[in-house]
Amino acid sequence: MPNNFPFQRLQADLAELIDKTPAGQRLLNEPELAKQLGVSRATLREAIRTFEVQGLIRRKQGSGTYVVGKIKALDSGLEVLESLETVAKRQGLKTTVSDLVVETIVADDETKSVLKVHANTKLTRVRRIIRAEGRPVAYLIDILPESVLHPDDLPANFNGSVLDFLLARGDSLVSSRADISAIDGTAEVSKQLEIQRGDVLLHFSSHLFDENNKVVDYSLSYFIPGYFHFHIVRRVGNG
Amino acid sequence: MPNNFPFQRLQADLAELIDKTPAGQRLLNEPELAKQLGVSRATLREAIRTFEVQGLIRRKQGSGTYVVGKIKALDSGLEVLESLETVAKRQGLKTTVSDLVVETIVADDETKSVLKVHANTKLTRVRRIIRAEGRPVAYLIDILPESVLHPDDLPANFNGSVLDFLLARGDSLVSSRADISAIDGTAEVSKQLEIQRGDVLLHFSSHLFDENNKVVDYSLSYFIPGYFHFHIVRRVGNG
DNA sequence: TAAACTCAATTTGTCAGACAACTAGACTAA
DNA sequence: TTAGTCTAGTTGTCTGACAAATTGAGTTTA
Repeated sequence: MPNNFPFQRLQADLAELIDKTPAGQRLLNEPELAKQLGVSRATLREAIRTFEVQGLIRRKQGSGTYVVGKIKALDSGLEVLESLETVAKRQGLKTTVSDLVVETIVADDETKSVLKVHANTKLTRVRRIIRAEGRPVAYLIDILPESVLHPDDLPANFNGSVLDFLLARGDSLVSSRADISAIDGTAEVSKQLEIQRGDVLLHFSSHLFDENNKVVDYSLSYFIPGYFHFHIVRRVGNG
Repeated sequence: MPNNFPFQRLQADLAELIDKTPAGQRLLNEPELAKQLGVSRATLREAIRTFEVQGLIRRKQGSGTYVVGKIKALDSGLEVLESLETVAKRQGLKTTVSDLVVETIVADDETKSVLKVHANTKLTRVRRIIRAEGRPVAYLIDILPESVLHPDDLPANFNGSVLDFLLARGDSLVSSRADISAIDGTAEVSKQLEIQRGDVLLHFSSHLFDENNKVVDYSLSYFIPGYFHFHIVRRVGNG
């Protein structure tokens, strides 16, 4: 497990603690909290600070650390790259994955230029449908070079999230660029989503980059409007 | 003075240092950097961690701290708040504004709750159509309290961008939250954009905040797909 | 020669303890 | 009642130390 370092587990623990603490309430004092979470106070403070700069908590010297209104946390926006499964979980949306297909294809003109691979390079394509209350709400396609993800790499209990798998495996992913558009459902997509051909869909086309700025995943997402809510916070200048 | 604590000044110093360090380059090691910045290593690490979770830097134990590629500045996507006019200019899209309407309305239920004003408060509504090669490509609506923007405030040569006007006037705007969706064109919007009712549109619903977190502008944007290209860069959050 | 191994220097990750600065409530005195 | 003082508790910062990981040079080996 890559979570050997206290910090990552600590962040998760703290996030949970903050999440289930009512707004306005004070957290335990730092020495005590550090003891309970099994880390030193210095490490705890590093983690606390990251939540403070996110605006989730407020600290007052001499007084304590307080949880602030956490509407923000419930629907964080598109700035942070995380899997749909993670988003759904946080939004309290009960989703299931169906029609998972993992297959090997060869690069065509489009994928060739996006992934910067030679023609006939073997690629792994992962497709699946996300359902809420049994109805399809999103159709997701990931395409990766076989060198990055081989079909056999995926465990038997694979939950459908390529991003989560790569992150859990310890791949050093850095950022993702998503182009946003609205489209009419094509025949194939409409069939998968069980909608009329031509119905409106929100569409993301994403490139996932590793630390060397290489594209490791080309991803296409189609959403039936109204189930997932996407937003972004835009800042004036660079802040 | 407000900067009693080292941390605030430290964050500013670090931000500047990271900003002017070429991508991929290693920062000074922590003990040395702490010495130069006049803080302890513990405090420095708290600050560094906040930049790490933002994805601006990457740390490797035993190796060093590296500045990660800052794609942001080069091809600013939706992260940066700027007017459509500014975006179009950079994308080399020649656009014109037509059907500019500035009018006074009174708050209805929707605008009342969004702008947090009392019923019957006077509001200024600015509507206009953006055209490329003569054809409508976007329909934009801004709604603001009259106290923020009175119709008489606008100059005769107003170019249609409320955001640009507020910024030029020196208003202390901080951020904007945009909800993204795909919709069928309603009767009114379709008529303005000269499309068939039911044609697919990309839709942004935005709240513009000032420094006191007050909503100063409620904005609705409708885009015919294919003319404007919107994208966002999503960073892998640490966790 | 080229590959594999060893090892030490460097750097980040974490820890323990200490003291300063500040807060808030209890207490006291006018 | 009111103003001031005091004190226990909490966050802010610092120092020094050691563990863990990386890196590159040097050495050995096939």
